[in-house]
Amino acid sequence: MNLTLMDARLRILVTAKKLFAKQGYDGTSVREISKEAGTNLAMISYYFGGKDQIFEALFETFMPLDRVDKMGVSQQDEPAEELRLLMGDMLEFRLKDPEIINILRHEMNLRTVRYEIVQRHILPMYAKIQGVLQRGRAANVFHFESLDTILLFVMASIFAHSSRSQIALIATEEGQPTYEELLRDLTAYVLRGLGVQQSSIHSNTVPQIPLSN
Amino acid sequence: MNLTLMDARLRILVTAKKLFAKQGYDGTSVREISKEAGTNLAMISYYFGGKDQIFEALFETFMPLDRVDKMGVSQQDEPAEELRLLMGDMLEFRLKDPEIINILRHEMNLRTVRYEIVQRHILPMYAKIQGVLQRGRAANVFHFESLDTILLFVMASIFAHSSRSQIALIATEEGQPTYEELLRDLTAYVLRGLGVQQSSIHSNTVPQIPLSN
DNA sequence: GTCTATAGCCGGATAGAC
DNA sequence: GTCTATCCGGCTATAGAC
Repeated sequence: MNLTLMDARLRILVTAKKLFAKQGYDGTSVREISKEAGTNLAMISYYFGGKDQIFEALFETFMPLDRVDKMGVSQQDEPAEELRLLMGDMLEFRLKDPEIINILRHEMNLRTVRYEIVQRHILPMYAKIQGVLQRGRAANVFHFESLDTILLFVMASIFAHSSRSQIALIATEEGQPTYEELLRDLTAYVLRGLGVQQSSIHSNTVPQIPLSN
Repeated sequence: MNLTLMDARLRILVTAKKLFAKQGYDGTSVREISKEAGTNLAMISYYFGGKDQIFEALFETFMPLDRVDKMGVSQQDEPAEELRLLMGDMLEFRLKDPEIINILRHEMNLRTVRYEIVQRHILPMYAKIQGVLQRGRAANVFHFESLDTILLFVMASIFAHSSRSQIALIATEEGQPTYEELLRDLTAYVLRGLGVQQSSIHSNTVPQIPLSN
């Protein structure tokens, strides 16, 4: 993203997203944001009113609620395929904007005044996955005991991967996996984790993982 | 934990752990810590030297490195059983002290000066799980494509559950699951996710999850 | 060991000139 | 829309009395 092509307001937003993701909200000062965005400190009051309102604008801009609504929408209702589509959309979103997901995860761990904003944008995703899990269990395709627990497992798996750089010291593979590789591995892990029979764990887009390798 | 029974130094540590977990390091001031710990502000310099040294002492006190070394130690080397033991130990640690795990997860998302401390205490856990995954794949018990990716999935699953309160609004079950319930669900999800054959997914301590329910 | 008082800095925010 | 200058409160840290 080329900051110089944006207007001041957007430059502030993009810079804030980057810094909040790296240092957290409290670890980032408005001075730092304005400096790195190449604008004046006073521009933050002018455009947003205050630091907290940058935070709100971040989510409205980069994670609008109707974006989540569109995830996983399809005609068919085979649970495994529905979940695969949903995970594909969420994974794509995460890879396209890892910073906003980082901020989300970060703030979800805390109990701060920003929590309400974060929940408003993340709960719809949880609810979507929850719905599929419920339907899949009713259809005897998914098998698990506690819906709440399995929901947390699945969401954690989907959002796990932003953390890649954290295992850099013990990593065994070079470079970053592609979207296709990630989706293939995620799908195999989650669907098998849900007890889906092997024969269902494949589709046109995702190559099947052979049981013995 | 009854603060009044502890000496000042320990009261500061316990309070700092609680506040860092809830508000993050940058969102917590030493004033707040000392006040809530019932000590004087100057005690922090006296006992620790500074805020950053509280953070270090936290991990040395509540998550000593030899604690991690002892996790999952057993005579037997059947990978699925070894992984189950390791997950049991990590889950137990997490349930006994959710705050320290919260701080860990929190700081792992950031790139701050505290990162090095955090890595020193968390990487050994990753390495342990990585070792089992590797052995399990070599023994043709676990099945996955990328070791690095599956490691992140498994770790995310193990540490997923501190987030329980975050889905309170859409939760379908009341109360918190017990250790036994969690371990049962975690084991079933992870081992199946790794492609372990159903017949292996049970043990004396963990009831088998029937495929159809 | 515990306290008060204070140094010195950095935070968010804004008034007001241009 | 953009900037400088400044307010003021909270921050970490410590000197020094007891």
